[in-house]
Amino acid sequence: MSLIDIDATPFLGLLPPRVAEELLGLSVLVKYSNGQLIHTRGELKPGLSIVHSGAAHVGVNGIDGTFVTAAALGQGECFGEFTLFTDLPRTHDVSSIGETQIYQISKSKFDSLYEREASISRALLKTTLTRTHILLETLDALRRLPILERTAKTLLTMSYTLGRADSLIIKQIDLAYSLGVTRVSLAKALKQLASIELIEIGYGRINFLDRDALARWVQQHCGISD
Amino acid sequence: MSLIDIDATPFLGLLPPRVAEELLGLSVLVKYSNGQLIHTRGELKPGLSIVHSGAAHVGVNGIDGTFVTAAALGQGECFGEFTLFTDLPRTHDVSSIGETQIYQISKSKFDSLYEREASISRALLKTTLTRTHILLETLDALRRLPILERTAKTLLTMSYTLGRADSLIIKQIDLAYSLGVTRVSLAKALKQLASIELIEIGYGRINFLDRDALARWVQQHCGISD
DNA sequence: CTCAAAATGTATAATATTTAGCATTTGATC
DNA sequence: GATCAAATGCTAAATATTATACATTTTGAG
Repeated sequence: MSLIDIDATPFLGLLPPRVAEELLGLSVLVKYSNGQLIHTRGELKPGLSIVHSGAAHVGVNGIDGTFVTAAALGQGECFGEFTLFTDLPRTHDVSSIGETQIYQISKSKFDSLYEREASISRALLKTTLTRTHILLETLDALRRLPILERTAKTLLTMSYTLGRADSLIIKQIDLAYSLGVTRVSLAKALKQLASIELIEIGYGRINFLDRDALARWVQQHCGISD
Repeated sequence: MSLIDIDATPFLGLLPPRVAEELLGLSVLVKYSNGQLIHTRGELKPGLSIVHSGAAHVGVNGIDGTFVTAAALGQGECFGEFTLFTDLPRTHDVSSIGETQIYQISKSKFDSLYEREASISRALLKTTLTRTHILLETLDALRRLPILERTAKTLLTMSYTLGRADSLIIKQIDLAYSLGVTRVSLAKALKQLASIELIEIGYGRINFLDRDALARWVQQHCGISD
């Protein structure tokens, strides 16, 4: 954790301002109210999406009403890039959390710019590779860490991809599914994190009280060796 | 699983033949005997590596002798791409499995070709995004599936990234760490998979008896809803 | 071929986690 | 501000998993 420190700059911030502007010029800004479906698993139409405001939850809706969150994305983060390069349907459901605005860019418009501007592929690769790295860390946490540590680390990771937001809007049951534990076990872990004042448990939300302290706690308790 | 079917073509196979040739022309072919360290976590020198023959295990060596495998890579698969775009040290240890030859390409040589040939960024993005997808599936398996199913799915995934190899060279204890369970639990799962003749348990290896049957079994038992 | 080291096989007690149930709190709506 | 659905809080029995221990098998070195 101390050895390799991840840059949390979202995709949009990695582009040179001129290119970012040009890319957004090709987009349509779409508004969503709280909890609306932005994309559905299986959908075929390819395109890139970028969060303008609000937040998006990426995950998979189970038939039984469960929702397993894979990531919570804040301002400047992108999603849908998988559809641009693979000719495959969407792998995840994406929903808006709160009032949310998303830039939607069709594959054809994206492609025209991609050919001209090498900075786009570099930014996208950096974003994707960073996410791969985060996923590997998450995977590692899931394998190695007890529930308490796993919970803390997941909360920290989500807080990063959400940008500067100071609370995570999520139900305990959904968070529990995302962590691969039951609600009972998660509640126990959350209570413990709340008791040392790293977080505050709300109704349908988790408030981050002190992100730096949380980061330190995670580093101390979840490190590998370095 | 049936909805979204992943293309297992390795990185090298995604490049137009001319570009692949040119890229390998910039590389140095390095030989490794069984179990040699190819890269170490924390190493700073950036560069791309491509498996020419043999196989490479990517993971993290614990101080206590444990090794958590993140992936097993066969012919044509690449690794180290993270170092090309992030200016960060390597996040994983990579070891050779059996007699292995690796094409090593320095960052500077890679960059010169990257600028000229857009097909490289496309291939790399496709590879990386596919891996992200595989990681998300693995993550999902780890959260949702019981040990037996998780074991089968992981074995199948590894068999894909290994190419046409018909056995996975790995100790049960390492595989157990990779699955986040104890050796005892893994042994139980392996025994069950062996009893229905999907695999064969060897000494320091798992043999794939019928990859298609394994794929069908995984699809039947590990699917989401589609 | 023999032997030692390494890896797998297996049993049992201890522990962590889940399941299932009901109680309590919260927030939105009328 | 009363009411109801949704979400969280909590408990105890049932279950899965781990830790620990030791036996057995396999491989490779001499």
